[in-house]
Amino acid sequence: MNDSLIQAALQLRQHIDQFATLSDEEWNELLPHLSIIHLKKHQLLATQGIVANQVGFVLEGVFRQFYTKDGEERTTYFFFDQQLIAAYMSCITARPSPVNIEALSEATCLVFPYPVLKALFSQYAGWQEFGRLFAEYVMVALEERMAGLLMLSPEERYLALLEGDQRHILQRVPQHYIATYLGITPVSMSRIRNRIVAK
Amino acid sequence: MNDSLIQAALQLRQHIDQFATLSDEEWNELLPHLSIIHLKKHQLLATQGIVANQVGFVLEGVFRQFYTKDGEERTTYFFFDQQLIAAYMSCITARPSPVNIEALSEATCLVFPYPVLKALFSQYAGWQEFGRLFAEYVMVALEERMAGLLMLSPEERYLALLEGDQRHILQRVPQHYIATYLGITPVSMSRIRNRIVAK
DNA sequence: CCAAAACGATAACAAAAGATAAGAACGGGT
DNA sequence: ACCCGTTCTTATCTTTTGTTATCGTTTTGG
Repeated sequence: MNDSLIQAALQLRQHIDQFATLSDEEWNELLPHLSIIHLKKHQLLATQGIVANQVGFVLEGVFRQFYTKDGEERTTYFFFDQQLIAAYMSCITARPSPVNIEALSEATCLVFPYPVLKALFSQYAGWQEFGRLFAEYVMVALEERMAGLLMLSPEERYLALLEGDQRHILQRVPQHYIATYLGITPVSMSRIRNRIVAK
Repeated sequence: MNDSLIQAALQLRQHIDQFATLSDEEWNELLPHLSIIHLKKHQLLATQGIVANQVGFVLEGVFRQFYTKDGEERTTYFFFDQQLIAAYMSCITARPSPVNIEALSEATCLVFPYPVLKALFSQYAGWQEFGRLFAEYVMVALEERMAGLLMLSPEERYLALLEGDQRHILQRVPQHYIATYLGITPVSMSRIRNRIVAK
């Protein structure tokens, strides 16, 4: 196990500790299953139609998760450094993933198989607790995302993005991806930007 | 503890068993905290702005969960018999609930305090597992709801409702509530219905 | 270093949804 | 049986978004 892997594993453990504190013994169960992968721009970490079985942790780079339908893409989420990333729904349900996860830049990830995590859930109290708290965290994020789509107009969603915690997305991601994230076309988003500066 | 409460508790246990199997000991920890409440039509089980601390299980009746903004309402979910129901996000985060939960008919619920459940999570492996699996279940439902809002046009969402697992909603809920569930106005939904029968 | 592709702004037109108001159908309660 | 409130439809008008196409500008890859 080389230096960069040890270093990366430490970052992952710190991230996981934000959800639940694991004993050294519990943590060490995951350690041997970790590996590092590099992705080129536009390479996929998870592919629509394929059952996902890999969980990643972004060490460097930007990712987007998106659906496709009739050749059109809709982005559901962006991921940045120090975030867990997976087609989690596919892992959980063991059904083919409805989403793709794509690197938007050169990227480096720590990865491990979901089946390993699932086994840890049932064997260790600390991991089980992490599993609950992580699912609850994702749940809250999804609820907020859904509420935004249901309650706000496209213009309000853009403004919310401008002023919210996620402001950094605008600096790091091309606008046409953001348009699909807001559920509108790039043309419409350009108009919205225009309306806003006019005010 | 009277007969109807015992009967209701049995139903709840069967429902919970669909997520994780609890030992009798684990189950008995919850039992003394259960009670039955009746709600009249339009009465609220959870109120916007108030921290929720109650989890319910619908014995009879129909509920909706909805946001309000500028006096307008948007329904996020409908609940029917034999479903767990709570402003779960508020329970988890201990922040004021962004949503209301309203009875759409005379209703009967089994209820218990969320803090009791939370304590069970950390004390019993079976409950902790239930906590994870339930959160994952909600997560999957939310992801599908979000994907619908992001990927489908209002007309497609209505058609998906017509043809999907949730078809029964249409029979049991007034249409103007369904319109807000689809993220459109009742007028617009009426037009969509009109377009569809014309085909 | 250059050609090709990607990106973003803008214009013109079509399609859809929101706002508002008016009216029909239905049900519950007195 | 009758009134009143709720629900749903329909019509009109306005606003917004989608669609398609064009045109600079920037970025990318060979």
